[in-house]
Amino acid sequence: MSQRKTFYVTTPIYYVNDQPHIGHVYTTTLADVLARHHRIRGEDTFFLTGTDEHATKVVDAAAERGLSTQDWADKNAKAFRETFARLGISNDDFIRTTEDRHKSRVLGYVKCLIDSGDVYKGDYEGWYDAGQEEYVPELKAKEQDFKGVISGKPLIKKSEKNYFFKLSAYSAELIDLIERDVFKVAPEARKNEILNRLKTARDIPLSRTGVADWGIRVPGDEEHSIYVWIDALFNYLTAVDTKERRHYWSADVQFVGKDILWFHAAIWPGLLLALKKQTDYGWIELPKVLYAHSFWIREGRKMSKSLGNFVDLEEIDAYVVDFSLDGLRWFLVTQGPLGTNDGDFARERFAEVYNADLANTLGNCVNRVATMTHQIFGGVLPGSGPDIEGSSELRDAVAAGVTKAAAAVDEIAIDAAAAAGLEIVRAVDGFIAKTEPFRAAKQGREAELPTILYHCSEALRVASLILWPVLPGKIEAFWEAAGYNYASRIAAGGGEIKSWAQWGGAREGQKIGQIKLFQRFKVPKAEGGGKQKQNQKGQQPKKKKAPKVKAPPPGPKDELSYEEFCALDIRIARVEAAEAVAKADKLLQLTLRLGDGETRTVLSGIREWYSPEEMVGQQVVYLANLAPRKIRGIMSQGMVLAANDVGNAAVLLQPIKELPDGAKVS
RNA sequence: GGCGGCAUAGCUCAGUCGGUUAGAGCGAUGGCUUCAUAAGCCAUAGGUCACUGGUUCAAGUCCAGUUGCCGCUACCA
Repeated sequence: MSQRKTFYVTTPIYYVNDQPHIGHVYTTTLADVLARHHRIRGEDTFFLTGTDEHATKVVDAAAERGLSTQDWADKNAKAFRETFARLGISNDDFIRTTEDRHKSRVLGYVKCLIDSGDVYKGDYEGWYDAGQEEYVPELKAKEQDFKGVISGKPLIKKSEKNYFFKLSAYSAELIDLIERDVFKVAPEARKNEILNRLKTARDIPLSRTGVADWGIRVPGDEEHSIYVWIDALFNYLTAVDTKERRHYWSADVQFVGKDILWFHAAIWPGLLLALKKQTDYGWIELPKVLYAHSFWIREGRKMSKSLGNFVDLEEIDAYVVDFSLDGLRWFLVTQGPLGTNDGDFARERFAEVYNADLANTLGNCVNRVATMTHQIFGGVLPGSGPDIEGSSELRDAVAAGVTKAAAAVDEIAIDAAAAAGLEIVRAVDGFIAKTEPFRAAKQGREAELPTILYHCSEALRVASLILWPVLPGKIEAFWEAAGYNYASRIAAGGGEIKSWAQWGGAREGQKIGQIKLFQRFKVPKAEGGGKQKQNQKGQQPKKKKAPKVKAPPPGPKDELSYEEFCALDIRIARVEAAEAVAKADKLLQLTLRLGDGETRTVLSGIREWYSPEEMVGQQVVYLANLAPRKIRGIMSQGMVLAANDVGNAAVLLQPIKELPDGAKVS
């Protein structure tokens, strides 16, 4: 048996605490469509998805519900698995990071990296400022003359006990590989982004301490757990690191959302480069393409947890009821945020696209051709007669569509591939309008009918092959009605689109079944004032970014003694002056009056939400005895207190009535 | 603040190495047609190609600046 070309595609593994929503479905659908494109080509295709389960929060979430961590993870992993199954996703495997096959291999990789020296323990030599109890980055330390900002005492070189991965040792090589597209990061804008960031790449922590009995321990050092991100990234490798599957490596295409670009475009390939150097892992190459799509917004607004406006499973199901599963897939693929811009999941738009592309164009065309075949030839396909006007042009259009679609698939432009398929259908509609088979008899052109109807059916057959990856359910129904056995041949690994898409595959004498693939969706007439257009240009709602995940912030203590509380000097203060800080987007410099003519200068990161003008004269709640700190060259004496609104906007706190400046809060 | 990207018809977007009247799909309007799912076909839409300046025989397409938006990054203790 000759070696079939392989194709390995992955989605991220999904955080098991999440409820599946449109974002998960989107990424997974993209991978599914691409996998099917390659299956119909006859390639040995492997499509992987799964769940990421070792986060500490999984332990918490389970505890909150009185479940064991494993039970909670099982339950949610099952939700993902079942959702994808129900949505017709054709993944070949579903990996969970809590599975032994994953854990055992990750141990092996990490051990190997430790042995090689690419993972080292804790000699993170940082400049520690004892006064501030924090590490100061090298550059900053130099700026400060290696002295504490406040104390003026010399910084101490101190080391943290942790495992680190030597990403910095691989950044130059990564930059080179990405620049030359050996490891291709797409779209282009993401590539630039990552190249820029790699320039300043530092070593990254690979482990954490103090985690409950959950996760994977660092081999040989039970006090440390492998950082969950590292653990998770390895899934792409563990799933195929077996004798039977190793030939799938490396991944041909990895789909991710733009939010996790850094992990997949820098850390992940960095780990692989390090592993590859080791004798046992010489076969490891980098993935070929990392594709970072953008996000769905909804009716012009960003989807977020705090807004609670995710398109969730319930709604996805409702869309499937109204528009069919393939209708959903079509919308996701053709209207989705494959590029750098976010896409809008808007119901009105959904219905428009569904009706225009699927009901009016594809469904209607298939139906009209079948009906004419029935009326004229009793439902049996005639053989083609001599060429007539327009027939060779139609064949050209079909061939062009096939070529275009194939090229699009190679570039992962699955939206363009779908469009190429639909273009063929449009060409059929145009051909029918031109040749008017329904009038031919009256005009004495009966002789043209076999050619006309054969061309229509044949063109639709070829279009169906291109459209199958996006619309597998409906296209298979079409195949069944027309007696094509492509579905079973693809399922058996015998896809052959190249030969199938050649002109002439439809056979004289085959039955053309009548079928209505996509019912037109009637927009419920709910009038009463014009409908408001969301998402007008230039009126995009201002979006606030989700907070970045940084070094884990020290959470609140479980308990605080009264004495500790009393140690806080909280006061009411009046903003006497406010101005934006130069070279900082978020900072406002406030001059606070505490009464008795005493004033303090405080910097606060609230500029996004408060202008200097509106701040002046306001009373605020002020923590006065916080250790002063130099920010942007200005000494900030304490902090102004604010609470987080939905979407993480800061909202300043104020006394419910005017108070004397400097009033004590207790 | 630094780096990068984008700004083209009502909407979503194409526009390759700069070169005749700037394109597609959707929507809208008008006409044709009836095989078909109130579907189809054709025509039309007068878009300062963000703004200003520059290079060139010639710029949406290159350069500089301006404005707006987006992303990464710094700053928010």
